[in-house]
Amino acid sequence: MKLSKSTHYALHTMLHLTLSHAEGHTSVSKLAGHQQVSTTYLSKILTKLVKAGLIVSVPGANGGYKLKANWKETTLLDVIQAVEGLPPIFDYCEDHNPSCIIQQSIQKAEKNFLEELGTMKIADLAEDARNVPHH
Amino acid sequence: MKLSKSTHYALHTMLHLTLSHAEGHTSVSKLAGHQQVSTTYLSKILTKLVKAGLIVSVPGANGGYKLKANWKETTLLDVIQAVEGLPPIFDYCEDHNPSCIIQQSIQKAEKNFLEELGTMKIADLAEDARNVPHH
DNA sequence: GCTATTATAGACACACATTATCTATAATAG
DNA sequence: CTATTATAGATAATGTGTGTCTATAATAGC
Ligand code: SF4
Ligand code: SF4
Repeated sequence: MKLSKSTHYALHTMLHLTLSHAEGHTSVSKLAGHQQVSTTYLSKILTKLVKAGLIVSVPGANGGYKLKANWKETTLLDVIQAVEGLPPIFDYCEDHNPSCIIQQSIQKAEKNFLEELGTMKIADLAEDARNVPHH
Repeated sequence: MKLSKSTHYALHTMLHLTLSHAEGHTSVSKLAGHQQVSTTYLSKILTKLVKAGLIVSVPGANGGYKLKANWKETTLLDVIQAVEGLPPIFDYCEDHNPSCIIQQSIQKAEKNFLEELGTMKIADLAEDARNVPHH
């Protein structure tokens, strides 16, 4: 039950894009330079964020990535689900009792977990990060 | 970010052991009979529950598994952590900033998630399951 | 138009954890 | 002593995540 390494790359990138939002587009090579990840691999991850509508991409010279219009609304949940997809934590009971109490209980806890992540906005986190020594 | 199939086997088994607790020990072959899993593989999973102190095993004829003494206190969290271990959902920042706001936020949400699972007792779930058609 | 730059997509390989089987051993009841 | 049952080790199969390489498409600047 762990978040993938790709999600870490995505979150780190979102933080950088938010902190440098005023400077326009940023190329994947610059974004990858801040992390130990190849440009092509990070690009695949960022394409997921594009398709989820969290960031915008522009190909060609001086192109790159930038945040979407109302970027201040993007939450941790948005980024995590864009990368990880939407499968529930516990889903091994398809052909079994759908009213199973175990299933219901775990999904209830998961729902609260996701809702809490949905209240945490990247913009707020970035604002906090601006005030502490960072790498 | 999914719970393993093994955890499902473990939870299902705990439900059965709780519902048939008055009948003494139950062999792994009977427990496996209720699910699509081999006896040797389920045995490995149940050994984790034994080492975590959630159930008790007795080898030899008429042996098997039964719940521990104060079995009414066992929660979903106990079972999940016994099988899955204790690694945090998000732990890719060992050699980075330990005060990272992303890390802190996700771990805070995870903490609440685990605490909620820690309030859900298997005994209560079994009591509910007793009153509905089950397989 | 031409060229350099940059994102995107597909094929492919690699590493790793999960799942599962088989076999051997230890312990217990009768 | 024998049948039964849990435990442990070795090993294989499977699937997913991670990563690389190459080719293609789109854009800016000249
Ligand atoms: S009882 Fe619940 S957890 Fe067990 S197999 Fe049925 S649906 Fe799944
Ligand atoms: S900023 Fe936070 S999430 Fe990103 S690498 Fe550092 S510790 Fe990890």
